[in-house]
Amino acid sequence: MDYEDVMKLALERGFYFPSCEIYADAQAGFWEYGPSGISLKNKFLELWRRELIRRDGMLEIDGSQIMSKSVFEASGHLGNFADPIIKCTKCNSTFRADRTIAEISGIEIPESADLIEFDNAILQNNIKCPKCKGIFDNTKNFNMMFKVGIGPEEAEAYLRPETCQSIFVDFPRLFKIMRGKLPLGIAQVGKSFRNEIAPRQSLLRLREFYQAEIEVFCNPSKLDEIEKFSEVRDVVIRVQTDAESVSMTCEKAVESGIIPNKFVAYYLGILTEFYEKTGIDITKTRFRKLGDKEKAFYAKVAFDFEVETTIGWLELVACNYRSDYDLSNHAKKSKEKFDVMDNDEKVLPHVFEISMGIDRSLYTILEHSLKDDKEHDRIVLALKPYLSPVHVGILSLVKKDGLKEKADEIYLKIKRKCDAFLDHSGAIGRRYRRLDEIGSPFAVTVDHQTLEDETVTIRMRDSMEQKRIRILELDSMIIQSIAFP
RNA sequence: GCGGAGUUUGUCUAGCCUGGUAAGAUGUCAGCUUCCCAAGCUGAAGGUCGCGGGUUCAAAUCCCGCACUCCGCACCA
Repeated sequence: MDYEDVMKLALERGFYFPSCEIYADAQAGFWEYGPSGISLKNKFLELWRRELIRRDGMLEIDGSQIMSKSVFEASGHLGNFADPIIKCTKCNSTFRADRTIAEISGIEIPESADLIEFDNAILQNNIKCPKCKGIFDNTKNFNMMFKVGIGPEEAEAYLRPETCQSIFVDFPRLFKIMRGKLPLGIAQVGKSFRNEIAPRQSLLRLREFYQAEIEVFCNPSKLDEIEKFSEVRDVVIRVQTDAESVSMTCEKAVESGIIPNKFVAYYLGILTEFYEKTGIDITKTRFRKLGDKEKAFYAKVAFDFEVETTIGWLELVACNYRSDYDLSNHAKKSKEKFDVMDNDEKVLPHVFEISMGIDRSLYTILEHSLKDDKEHDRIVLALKPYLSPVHVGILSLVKKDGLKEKADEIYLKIKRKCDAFLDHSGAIGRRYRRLDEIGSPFAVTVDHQTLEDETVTIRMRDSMEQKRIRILELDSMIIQSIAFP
């Protein structure tokens, strides 16, 4: 099933839809999660916590979305996050100044240079618009951060463009009070904000989006001394360094030098194990090693975890080795001490980052799970049971003869133990189809035999098979089946 | 931001060329029927025709502007 099919399901079944849609001045790049979407998202994050945070013994925090100017001066976002852009006065096309100048004249000017340098280069080399040969206006900075004014004086502050800056600025306190030891992972789930020029494709490029970020602080001289590596030694990952991606175990990847050390390989390994459990088709994923031009300004080594969808390869997670870039810059600007003791050694920790796009991950789970079952004329969202927005539908075969009341009674008992959905109205087949579309793995039906012997039928979403079980066994059977792996 | 194509009820589509006050399917709800996979019957609700302006006696329809969605380019820290 493709993007259009997922979009239709999202709109019809309440996974997600455009923000402020009843108003004409609604802005692009903002979407809301509906009841089914939020239920899926919550379960996805629970899995993330189990497979990464708790598994590795990380700390989780929840930081502010608005952060002070100093944070982004230190992080480099105020300087580097801005792109120098030039606009043609004739056709209004916009280009990156540094790239356009380099393409036409071969002159390389760093993107962080003074704006006047770009203007001079354009003037001296007679650079014109590549499209229409028009004249360029003066170079301007386009910063992708949203500026906000705080208090009556409207003091300058910004909506964070990535969640991780909280983790860096909180690091000294957290390390002390949580009795930190390297390596230490600190994680955060939350919203980030970027003023994209052209948001598009619903959840795939948003101006306000969810990230789940993990920053692992480590001693840079001990990157191959990680005991936990044995847990992932045999986990197969797919890595792309050149044109083709190759599958190999984490151990092989380190031995061959494709992954620089055991420390990075360990985290790529547990990330892969996590994504396997989301139901994403892991054979359609790869870790792509980024070249120098593609990497973020703070990254020394970077792997993007990408997944193949019907609209192409999609970046789900950025794995960046940020070295001591962030901590040293915050230390310099704030005068706070960021170095810590690792046994007897005083070190300024390095950081390896696993920065996950939640919205894109949820889209991919939906796309990879959505099946068109032509044989039975139905659409099935074959989600893992532990991720399904609804775990079980409780249905009465017909409304009369006390079957409705019996179904009500069962629903009442089970609804606090799992996500149950009660439905009495319409043909039974129609109700099964509706549950199939939101991915409910089970449907329990109360029929006339129920009144005689206290049994119900339980229908499996994927096979459509039905079994008769005792009501007494229902709770434990369902709770067992929807448990996280 | 540039170029192209679109926008009619929850969803899909007709109507637009040739202006006369919105139609169908599906879905939803209620009732009847029905002992298990979108059946049938009866009834109901649901539309600022993306937004704003113009032309006209009259605009979903013609004209202008804008927004949003999708595709391509550029961008994606």
